[in-house]
Amino acid sequence: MSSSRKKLFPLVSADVALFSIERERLRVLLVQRANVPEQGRWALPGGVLKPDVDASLEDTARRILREKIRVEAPYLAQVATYGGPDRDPRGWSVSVLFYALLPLDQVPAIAGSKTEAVDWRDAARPGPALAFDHAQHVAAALAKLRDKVERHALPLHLLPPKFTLTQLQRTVEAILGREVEKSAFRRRLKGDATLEEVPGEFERGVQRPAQLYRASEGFVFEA
Amino acid sequence: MSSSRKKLFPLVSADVALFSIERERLRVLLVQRANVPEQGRWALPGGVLKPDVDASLEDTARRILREKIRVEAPYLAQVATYGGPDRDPRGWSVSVLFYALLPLDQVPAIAGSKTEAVDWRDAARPGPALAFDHAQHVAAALAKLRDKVERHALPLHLLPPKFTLTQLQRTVEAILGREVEKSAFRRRLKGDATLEEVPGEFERGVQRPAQLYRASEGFVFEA
DNA sequence: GCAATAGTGTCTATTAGACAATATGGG
DNA sequence: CCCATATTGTCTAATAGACACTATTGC
Repeated sequence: MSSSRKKLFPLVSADVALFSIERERLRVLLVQRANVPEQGRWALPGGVLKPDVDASLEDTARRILREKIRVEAPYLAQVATYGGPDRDPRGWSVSVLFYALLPLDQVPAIAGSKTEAVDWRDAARPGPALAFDHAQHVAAALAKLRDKVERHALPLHLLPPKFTLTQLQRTVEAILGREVEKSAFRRRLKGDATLEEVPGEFERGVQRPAQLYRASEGFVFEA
Repeated sequence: MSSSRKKLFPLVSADVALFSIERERLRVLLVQRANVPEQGRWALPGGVLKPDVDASLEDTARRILREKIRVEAPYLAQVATYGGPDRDPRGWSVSVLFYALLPLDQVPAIAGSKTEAVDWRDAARPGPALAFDHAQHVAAALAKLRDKVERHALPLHLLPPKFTLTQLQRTVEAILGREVEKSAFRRRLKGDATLEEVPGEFERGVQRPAQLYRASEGFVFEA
């Protein structure tokens, strides 16, 4: 059966680039593969589509995150789909790539049973020698995320429920890989219905208190 | 085998929304399905991935166009991938959607052997009751194309090798579904390296002759 | 000359970038 | 008061939209 499968049907799987912010840097989660092929190498969390349990490709991606990272995905977006005979030594394979956004503290440090270990890497330089074509995948996912944020979508899924405008700005900067102008940035936010003040709540420090904000009812991460 | 396939492996196929300009309108090509399922209904040209002959998903799409429409695809872009148990009565299916751009006169009027007939439909209203989820596919492909053109990519693949700025403007308007300002449009083109004059060549009519332009060396349809 | 469309210019409203000024709590 | 950062304001340059004007050919 295995050899006939190889000839007739491609292997379909989903991979997920899970992004998070760590110390004002954009990070992507890699897992060390527990099994062949590419055993021991670092890769995006991914897994084979199960027609009997998955109701959609996004479902597959959510299940992968649940099984390998033990996390419930909040926001998923499709990036692209890659296919070819040489991507995976097991034969013709199709991989549907997603990215996900999540605050760091919601991701458990311990990997799921199917994974050796997990590691957060700099999203712009996830390191050399990733498994399969996953270096390309990370680059594509980052480009897609950047594109959306360049178009003024607010990446609130990466932030805690309440946050200051400066935190939001630092997050945007981490994604874009460049600084943005404070005054112009805030000017834009003024007319943005996806953001609302939390009345009377402030972040305090050794300076003027900063107003806390939250996502408005029905917020979606769209440009 | 068929029932075990149904349970274990999804059916993977590629669908293509082929866009063209007809009388200054953006059109999409539909084919009437010759076989079950959905026999006789109108759908995007599509077909099953063949691991033994296709070297990539884009290759699959090109082969589909060759077989069903008898046309060599010039430009293909991936739109998205759809998957689920109910899209196709044959079971869990995955469909990778592309769009293609081509001048009308390069598409033969007669369909390939695997197709009953072909028809050009208004891209924004391809008609009711398309097969499968292809109405959604057309909408998604159009949105992707519009997005790119909104971002000032020039859809030169839809035009003949030599064209006037007015023809280009009409094409952009057909895609966007709205008029654009002539003066602002031309102002933008001035600084666009993807476009160059054809020295001394003009389109003549009952008015001032119009300079002909062509795509620059190495043009790619990107924003 | 006239019709018809090509091609250019001008004015204004809006927006983005740079930078400065003010505000406020903790110590 | 002073520090550090929040928050707001101002000036300017660049851009887009609206609209008008000029150019050139066929008839």
